[in-house]
Amino acid sequence: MRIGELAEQAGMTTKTLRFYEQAQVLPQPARTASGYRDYDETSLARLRFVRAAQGAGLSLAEIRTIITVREDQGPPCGHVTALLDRHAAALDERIAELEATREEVRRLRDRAATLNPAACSEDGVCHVIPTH
Amino acid sequence: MRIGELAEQAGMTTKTLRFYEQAQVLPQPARTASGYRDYDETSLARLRFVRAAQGAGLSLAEIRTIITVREDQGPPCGHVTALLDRHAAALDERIAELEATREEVRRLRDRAATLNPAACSEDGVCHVIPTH
DNA sequence: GTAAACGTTCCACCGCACGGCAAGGTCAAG
DNA sequence: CTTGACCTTGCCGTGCGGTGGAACGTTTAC
Repeated sequence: MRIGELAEQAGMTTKTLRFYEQAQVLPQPARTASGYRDYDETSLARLRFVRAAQGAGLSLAEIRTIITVREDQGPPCGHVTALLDRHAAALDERIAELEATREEVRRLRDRAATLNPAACSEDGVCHVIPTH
Repeated sequence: MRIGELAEQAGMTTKTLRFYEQAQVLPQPARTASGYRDYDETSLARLRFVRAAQGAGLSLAEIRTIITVREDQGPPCGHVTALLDRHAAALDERIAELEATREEVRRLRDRAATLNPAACSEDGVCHVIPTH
C-alpha cells in the first residue's frame, strides 16, 4: 500500500504520516525497490490508535511511550492507566485555571459596564483593568 | 532609570522588557549618550498594566491593540469591553473542550479498571483505547 | 589599571503538530 | 516520448511568550 492510499484511508495527509514515522508513533514501513514506502494492513490500525489517543488529549510523545512499553513489555495497561490518571489531574488543574481566568474576565467586564470612560485617568492605559 | 532597575521593580527580567519593547507593549525609552535605555516613571505603571491584562488571559497582541486604541482615540473602554466579551466566549468554548476531553479520559480510565490485560489482543497497541 | 557588573545587538531555540515549497526520481497512460 | 500524477528528501515557517548565548561596549569600585 502506497502512502497516499493509506493517508486517504486514515483521513490524514502524507505529510502527517511521514511526520508520525519520524516521531516514532508509526513504524518504518518496508520500501519498494525504488524507495517508495510500502505499508501493510496493520498501519491503518496503528493510525486509528494514534488518533483515538490524541482524542483523549495525549501528545505524540506520550503515545510513543505507550507503543514502546507495549513492544518491550506486552500489554501496557498499567502504564496507560497511570498516564490517564496524570492526564485527568492535569486537565482538572488546567480547567480550574481557565475558570479562574473566566471569573476575572467577567469581573472586569462588569467593572467596564459601571465605570465612566470620561473618568479614565490620563496617565494609565485603561482604568477598566486595575494594575494591582 | 536603567533597565535592570526597572526589571527588578516589575519582577521581570531585562530580556522580557526588551521583548515587550519589540512587541510594542512597552514604548521605546529614551537613550543615554552611550546608548543605554533610560526609562521614566510611567514605565513601571505600563508594565503593571501589561501584567494585569495578561492575568485576564489577554495576549500581548491584544494588549497592544488596547494601547494603540488608547493612543489614537483616548479611553479604550468600548474596545476593552468587546475584547473581554470575546475572551469570555472563547474561554467558555475552551473550557467546554477540556471538560469533554476530561470526560473521555475518565471513561477510558474506568475502562482500564475493568478490562483484563491478558485479553489485550496481539495486533493492537492497547485495548484500553478503542479505535472504533 | 583592571576587574566586576552592568549594558548593547543579533541570532537561535523551546514545545507542538504539522504545512509549504523546492529539487529531483518513478510510474502509468496515451 | 511525453505528460501528469505520484513519490522521495530536506529545510523553513507557523503561533506564543519568552529564554539563552555570543560578542562586544560602558560604568563603577578599588
